Amino acid sequence: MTLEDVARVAGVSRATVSRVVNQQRRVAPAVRKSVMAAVEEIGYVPNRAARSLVTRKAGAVVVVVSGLAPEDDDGSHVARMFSDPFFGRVAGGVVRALRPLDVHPVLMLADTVRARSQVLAFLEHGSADGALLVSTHVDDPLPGQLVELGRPAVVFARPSGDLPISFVDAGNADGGRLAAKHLISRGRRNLGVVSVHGPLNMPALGDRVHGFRDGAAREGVAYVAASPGDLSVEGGDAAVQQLLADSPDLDGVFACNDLMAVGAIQALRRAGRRVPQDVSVVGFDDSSIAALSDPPLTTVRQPIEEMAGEMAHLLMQLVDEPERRVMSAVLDPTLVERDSA
Amino acid sequence: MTLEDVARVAGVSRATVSRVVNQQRRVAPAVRKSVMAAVEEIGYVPNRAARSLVTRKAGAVVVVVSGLAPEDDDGSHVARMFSDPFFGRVAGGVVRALRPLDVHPVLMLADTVRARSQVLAFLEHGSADGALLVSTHVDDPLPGQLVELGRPAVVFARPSGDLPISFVDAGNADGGRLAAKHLISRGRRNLGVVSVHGPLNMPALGDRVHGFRDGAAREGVAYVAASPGDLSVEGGDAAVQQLLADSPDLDGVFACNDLMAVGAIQALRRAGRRVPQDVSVVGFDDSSIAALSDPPLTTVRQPIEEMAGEMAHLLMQLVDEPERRVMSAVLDPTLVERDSA
DNA sequence: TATCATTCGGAGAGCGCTCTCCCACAGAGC
DNA sequence: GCTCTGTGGGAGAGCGCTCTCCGAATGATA
Repeated sequence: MTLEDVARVAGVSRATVSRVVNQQRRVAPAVRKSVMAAVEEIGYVPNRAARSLVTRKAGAVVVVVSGLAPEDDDGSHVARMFSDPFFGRVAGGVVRALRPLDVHPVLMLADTVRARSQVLAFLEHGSADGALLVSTHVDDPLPGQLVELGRPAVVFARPSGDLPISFVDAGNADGGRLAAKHLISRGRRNLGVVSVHGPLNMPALGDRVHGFRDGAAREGVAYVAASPGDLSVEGGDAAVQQLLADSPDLDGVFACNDLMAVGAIQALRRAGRRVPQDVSVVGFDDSSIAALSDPPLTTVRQPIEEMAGEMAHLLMQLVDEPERRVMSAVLDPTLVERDSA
Repeated sequence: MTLEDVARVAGVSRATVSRVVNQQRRVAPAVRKSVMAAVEEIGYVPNRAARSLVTRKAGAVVVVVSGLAPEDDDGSHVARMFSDPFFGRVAGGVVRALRPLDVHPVLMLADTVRARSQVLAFLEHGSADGALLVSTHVDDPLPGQLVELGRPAVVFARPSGDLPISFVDAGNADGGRLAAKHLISRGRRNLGVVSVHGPLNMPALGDRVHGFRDGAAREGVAYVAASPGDLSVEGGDAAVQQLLADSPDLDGVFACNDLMAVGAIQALRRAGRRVPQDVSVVGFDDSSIAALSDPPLTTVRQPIEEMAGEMAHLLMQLVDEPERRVMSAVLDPTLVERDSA
């Protein structure tokens, strides 16, 4: 079923049918009507390939999950990346936002040099109009390569280093402030934060800590002890042991992610502290573990689906108006109150 | 950069370049070499749209996540579907399997009548060569529509009702047998199973129960008490209360999914039973909660990534040889031993 | 009525590729 | 030397669509 068929049935030319289908010029109402009837009658659907061949628009964007796989990877790296619900939430948000625009998300994985250049090639020769990038690794070279390529792209979370690339992020500092306010409103004054080891090259994590400190300061709590963890349950456990050793009167803990918050609760329990009666704990991410942990975690939630949707919107703007340089959006996190604080 | 350009640089015709690129006929070594050099030199990448316009192959498949959204859905349904790590694992497996074949997965969501017909249209006019379907709902009409359409399709898990459609599944009954064997090898004899309410129209769940019973019987345990749950933590909790009321000497529980296993442990604890000292509990799915629960769950794991990869392989065979009718593959589940049994 | 502007449909080129023909040429067999 | 076969390259049509250009018809204006 081609344009030609519709044209024949409607008794008009191919051009006219095309105009009706794409509604890009005035067509006499009577003609338009008979074309639409013909379209309906024979069940015509435009051929994407043919269309994109001439318009040079693919009507597709690539959703890239990027992260460096270890040399000896057996696939478990990929598995881990994808089994994080975070990924699915992003995908869901993107799919929902793109659907009404009739743009299709193509899933790609950029875990090796080869894979990365495949993504780049895919974009370069127009198989996709732009890229939505979710990086799991801080030193990911892909954002830089995307900038160099010069095709529309939006990344999830502000990239480290300065790179003229569009992004969508959550207000991490605001999230930290939210946590501080909440803890203090619960009467907690001896606060500790489980931060992250080494150079805080993941900007989000640093922002959370800074926001937390800032929030505490605004409420009159000048000092917040900090101990770094490695983002795992064990890391959170160890960090809190340290915190407890330094300040035994600790009564409020903010962990930079939920896994460490769970570890924090473990350590607290072992030290004879009850959560939340003796110590309140706030996590970050509202990951799947948050609702399931004991007690369920009070945590800061990033509006991931909304962020993903916003990424899609920004990208499509970039696609439509390439003269536009870079854009960004920062969405507000919210506090999900459960039982740990 | 088109074929034409390569042809000019290499001093041959377009047809020859095409032959080299697609390696579909003998080309004199010298000519082939100069063409390859030209391709390299100008960085030629074939245009997918143009190619698929003539070959009528899209080089893409659609990965459909299907499930009925409630009438008044605000998006939370989609969010829930996608945030299940299961979905990500499938996506990861598909991406990995498809990549070497240079076929791209396009993500689609079929949660409404409209969305479903979009998927169907996408397939029908060749924007995708086939469909990989993950249904979250038993009465999903999409598999049937896919069969009717007659385009290549593979679904995850054997569909309920009989439908001539290809599928990949895990040996659910084998998984149940594995659980029974394990429990009995731990000395458990008074077994209970937390099954599912109502008509077992999700074949997988029924198979698990049957497999469990069969495994128990083969080991000499003739009777297994059963109590249905609703696949949630609460459901598991309630079901075990019932089980305990009926047979207080219960010492082994098999739950059809991990959520219910967690609920089972809750109920057992409340009744003063220790897990795994007094009662052993085995779950199913190895979901993210399994490793995190207390105690960590011994559970039956479906090889989701492998199953997804197998789906991709079957689909590509179907695409290549459309005369083939339907195919299936059933992969073996494994028991992941943790602490609950 | 003649001229001009405006509206709207049609003709046709061409997007980049594949693939079917066709033809040139080399070597074999007589 | 001639035909016959096989090998390998070129010409060109055409996939389904968009879009520019053109021209016909209509209505407004002088």
